[in-house]
Amino acid sequence: MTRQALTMLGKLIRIGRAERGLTAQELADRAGISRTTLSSIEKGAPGPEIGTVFEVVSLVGLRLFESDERMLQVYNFRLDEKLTLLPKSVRHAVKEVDDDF
Amino acid sequence: MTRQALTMLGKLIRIGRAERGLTAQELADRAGISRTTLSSIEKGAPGPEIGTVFEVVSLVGLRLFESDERMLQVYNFRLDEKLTLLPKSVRHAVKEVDDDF
DNA sequence: GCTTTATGACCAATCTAATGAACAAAACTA
DNA sequence: TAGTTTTGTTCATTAGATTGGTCATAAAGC
Repeated sequence: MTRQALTMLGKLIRIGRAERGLTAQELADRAGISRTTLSSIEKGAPGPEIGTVFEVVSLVGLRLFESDERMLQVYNFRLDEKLTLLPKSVRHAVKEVDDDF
Repeated sequence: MTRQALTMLGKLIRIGRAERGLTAQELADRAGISRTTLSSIEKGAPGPEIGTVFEVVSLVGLRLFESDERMLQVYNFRLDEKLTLLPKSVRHAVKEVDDDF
């Protein structure tokens, strides 16, 4: 499933790049990476750094979270609220949890 | 914006992990990575490999594309169709494109 | 309160990705 | 078709992440 998401993301990037009329070299330059790395990303390789992938995603206009920049800030804030309400560390009872599956 | 998406994803993972009652060590073990790396991921660092991040995302039950596994396959197929319709390479006219911004 | 456990941070050694160059093949244009 | 550009791929080197260990702090449970 991870693999599938990755290849899908790669295809989305490839399509987005084509729609914007960018060559691989051009997009790589704008993202500050090599064409080789961009090729890996579009291929859906698991290796590339998530930061560079997200940068490329942003450059081709993809929205991973289906929300725009402003929404990200707001949502981020709400996540912080949720985080403060949560216990700071996960603690196990004496008996092990058995939610393995 | 890339940075923001990364920190947000990290928080989502952290929350998801807490909701599932997993310690950092446990989640790291399941993902096959070290606790140090998981820490980086939850911190929203750009360095970690996208493959491992997606694996963690999947382990805590997050849905990046707001779709389940079956939807991924279908969507993937439709992306392939779109890809075949697209020109195989982006070609520039003699004159440079001037969509720089 | 005390004890135990989880987390955050840092480190050197190791492992792996990123790079840039080069080449071949494919694809677009004239 | 000929010629040019884009892309796919490989490879050695460079750069940077991952690891496993340890310590200190903090938080949860008793």
